[in-house]
Amino acid sequence: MFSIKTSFGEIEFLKPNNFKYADATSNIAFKLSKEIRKNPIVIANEIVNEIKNNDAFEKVENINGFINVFFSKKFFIDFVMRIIEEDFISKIEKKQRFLIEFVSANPTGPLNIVNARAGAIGDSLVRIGRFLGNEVLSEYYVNDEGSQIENLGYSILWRLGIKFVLKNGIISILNNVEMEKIEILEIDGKILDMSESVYKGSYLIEISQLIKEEVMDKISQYSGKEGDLDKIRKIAYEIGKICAKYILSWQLETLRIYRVEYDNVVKESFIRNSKYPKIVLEKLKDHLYLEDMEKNKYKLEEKELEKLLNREYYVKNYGGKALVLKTTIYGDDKDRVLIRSNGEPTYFFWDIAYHYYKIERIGNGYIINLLGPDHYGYVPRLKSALKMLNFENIQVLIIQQTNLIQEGKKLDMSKRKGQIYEMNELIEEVGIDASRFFFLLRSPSAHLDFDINLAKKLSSENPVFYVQYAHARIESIKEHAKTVGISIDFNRKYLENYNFENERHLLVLSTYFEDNLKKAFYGLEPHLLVYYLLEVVEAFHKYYQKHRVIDIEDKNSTISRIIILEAIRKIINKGLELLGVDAPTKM
RNA sequence: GCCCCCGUAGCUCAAUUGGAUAGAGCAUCGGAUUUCUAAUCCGAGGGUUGUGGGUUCGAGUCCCGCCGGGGGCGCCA
Repeated sequence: MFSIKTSFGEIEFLKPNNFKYADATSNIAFKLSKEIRKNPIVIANEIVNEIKNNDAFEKVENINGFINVFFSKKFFIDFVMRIIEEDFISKIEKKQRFLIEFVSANPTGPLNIVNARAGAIGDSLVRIGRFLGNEVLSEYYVNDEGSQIENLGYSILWRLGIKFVLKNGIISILNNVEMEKIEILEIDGKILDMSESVYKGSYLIEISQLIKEEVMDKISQYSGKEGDLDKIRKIAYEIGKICAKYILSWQLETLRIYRVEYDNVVKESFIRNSKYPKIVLEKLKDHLYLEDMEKNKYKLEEKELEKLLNREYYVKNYGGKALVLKTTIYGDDKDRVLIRSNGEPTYFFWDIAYHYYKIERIGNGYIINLLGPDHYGYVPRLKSALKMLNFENIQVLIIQQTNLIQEGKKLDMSKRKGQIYEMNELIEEVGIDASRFFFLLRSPSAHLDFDINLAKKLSSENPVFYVQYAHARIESIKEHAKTVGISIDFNRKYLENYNFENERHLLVLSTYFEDNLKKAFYGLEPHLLVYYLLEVVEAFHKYYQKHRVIDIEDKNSTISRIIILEAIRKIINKGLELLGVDAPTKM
């Protein structure tokens, strides 16, 4: 983006649709014409007269109200040298803080394609945001509590062929139970079928073997002891916790290989035991009420709000009623339960506490959450709750649905059924560069059909190689220059005597790098950077085909061209780095 | 039923957030290397932007209605 001060204010020039008309263009005259009630063509003329002598321009014209400019040689030389000599982003005016949370998969199974997509998008946003000079924190949230953990525990028991039997208040444990039927509990002769809640993915075979000793150890403490259903659930929960810890470490390792590293990993268990739940209850107290199963509402009269978090206290004093937050006052379609009538707080409640922890760390910065489409309905209640906490700088990027296609048919990706295509498989079969690039090739808001057969082909047909090849080619030119005895001296004096005609288009495109990064980051659309890079390297490949760079007869021009291409190379290199993709020097 | 996202070339997707003649890749067909890497380049065909209206200098983009696809609407997470 190029902007210039005039008596009409700061005018921003944009990339034209077609470079035949201009290197950069402004439609400011149309916008001003409404405000100051003047013919746009007249306004454009006044602006043209004002800026036409600026030494950044070779030509400035008014075409039907569009102000079109062509850059001068001096402008290009300054631009190239700035990239070569300095960091090429102009200093950002105000550094802002961002906290970006992404992937945050449940610790109940390996990461899948959807997570890989979120990982690529989130991580690139983090990288671009930092490069623009902002302070960006990346975060992974782990739901290591809740009913899914209990289910995970049962799943492990099932895989290990273990069954609990509860008879006359005594817990006994059966080993080596046949696994065909899923029945983990037997209460006084009655069998509890848990087919719906057990995770059936084959990854649990491996984990169950890994943690077998720990599990057996845990169970033996309870065998033959007195107990009840709650006690058995507690055992399952503890086993689930052990399993979740393993799965989390697998997930983070997969992400690390994928070049995604987090500043923080925040666990729900940490939030539950922190000061934040209490603080949040206190701050939300004016918007709370009680509701029974018949939807009758009652006023909450409680002085010591933190007592509500004690389950027994809650049941004793408010049993049969849920604690509800009036999220409708800020646009939610219904009020939401924070504490169930059984005294158990909801996921939503813990999530508000977690967000308070986020707010505490970023102050007046911005929170960005990347979520899957199934969380869409969740957004209004979260925003509403945060507004009650006086925080509104939250943006939620919904990454649209990703379908898995195999042999033309949609696959069900549910973890419970165990039919998933793992992120690990993707990395192995397609490669990191190609898969990251692939996911960044479409807008986050676009649905994506991920065809497994196509993915395997991707490793050779991915446009990422088109970009990488351009980078390698420029390196190769520099290498060749050395072998023919041309030493590259990055000095602007060579450029002063060079005619930029053939490189013009390439340079004009390059000037939009920074503009593009800003759009990609602040608009949460990292795919724009991908399309930009493709445009730049296409221009390069065309240039390369048509013009020879090294000419031993004309060293000045040769060195000038190499300086220009080095600037282009730095842009490609930086662009790829921001996408988390390698920039090879040879291919 | 209510709310949200999507609908652009045969397929997968872009389109500077309201700008000039809607663009790429793949696929199809035809060409280009004694040269710094052919993972490249040049050319051809392919469109009433789902549809009907509206807003204005100007609409793929904004508003309203329809059609089609997907998702969300729990004291689940």
